[in-house]
Amino acid sequence: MRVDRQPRCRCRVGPGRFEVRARIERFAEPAVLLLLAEGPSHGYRLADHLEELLGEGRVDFGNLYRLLRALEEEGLVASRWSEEAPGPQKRVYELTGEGAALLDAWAASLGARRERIVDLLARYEALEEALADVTSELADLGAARP
Amino acid sequence: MRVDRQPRCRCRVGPGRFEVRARIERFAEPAVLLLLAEGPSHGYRLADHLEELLGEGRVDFGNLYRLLRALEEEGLVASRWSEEAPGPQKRVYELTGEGAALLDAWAASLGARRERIVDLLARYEALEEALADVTSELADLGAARP
DNA sequence: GCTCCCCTATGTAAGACACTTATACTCGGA
DNA sequence: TCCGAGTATAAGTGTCTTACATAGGGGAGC
Repeated sequence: MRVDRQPRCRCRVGPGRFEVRARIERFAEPAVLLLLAEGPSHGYRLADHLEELLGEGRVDFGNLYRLLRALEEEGLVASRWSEEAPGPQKRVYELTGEGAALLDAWAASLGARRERIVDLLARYEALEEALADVTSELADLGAARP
Repeated sequence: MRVDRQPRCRCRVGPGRFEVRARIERFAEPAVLLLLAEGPSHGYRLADHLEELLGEGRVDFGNLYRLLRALEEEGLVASRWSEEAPGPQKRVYELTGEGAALLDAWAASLGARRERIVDLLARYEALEEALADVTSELADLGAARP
């Protein structure tokens, strides 16, 4: 499937202009596990819901199916063919106990990672404010003696 | 330098037990840019401060120096040899205007990523609560007719 | 035919791990 | 006092794995 091209991580789009994508490695995994924890589903439907959960363009089906198969091999999800008569055959996936445990671990790690991002952004914003203060002070000085 | 071994992303450490590390791709880059925005520094010292900012074990020096050189090639940082007399030679880096612009882009993207994590964790916690409710209801039923 | 769904194959970038080179200080013993 | 071993600082290079992007193939239903 053709997907809007996105930079893997970051790229320059002009002088002083950058496009950045702060990707979390394997972020699709906890997202899929969460969706399956909310209820069994099949590949295509998962892709739809993943889109909103990941907040990026369409997910790549190739990667999604490979992920699902890998998860099944590890016993983290289980699958069966759907009995629904009309339409193409669907393989329906559901979460196993092991999969739920992995989701728990992911949630803990993502919580920690969120804290690191919050810290970094706080320091970044503090810097911006300090810079704004200096700039306005300089402007005041300039106004005082023209 | 030897570093405590960490799983790249996740690994099973027992039945139903997992170690997960939610890594952000190239997270070292915005961290280095932020540190240099706070003031010029050199490789080895950056490594010390990165540790606390990244919240992981020691950073890999090899990768750090490679990153710094790559950033310099792109004009995002500039370097010079330090004049300090004693001790080994130090290459001191400072941020350029382009580098500051890239840091801005990173901050925006990290803010968006934080939102995605918050969303996912909120849904995860909602699920946990629902599960707890069902469990306690079942326990009540069991207590009602023993 | 076309689109929906599932699966396979392959290339690549980030980074984990391992190793090298060089300077300077510190402490112990000859 | 000089000599060397050991340690801390500093800046690299080499190589392999892993996670993922990307592209292609094929069957079922409209």
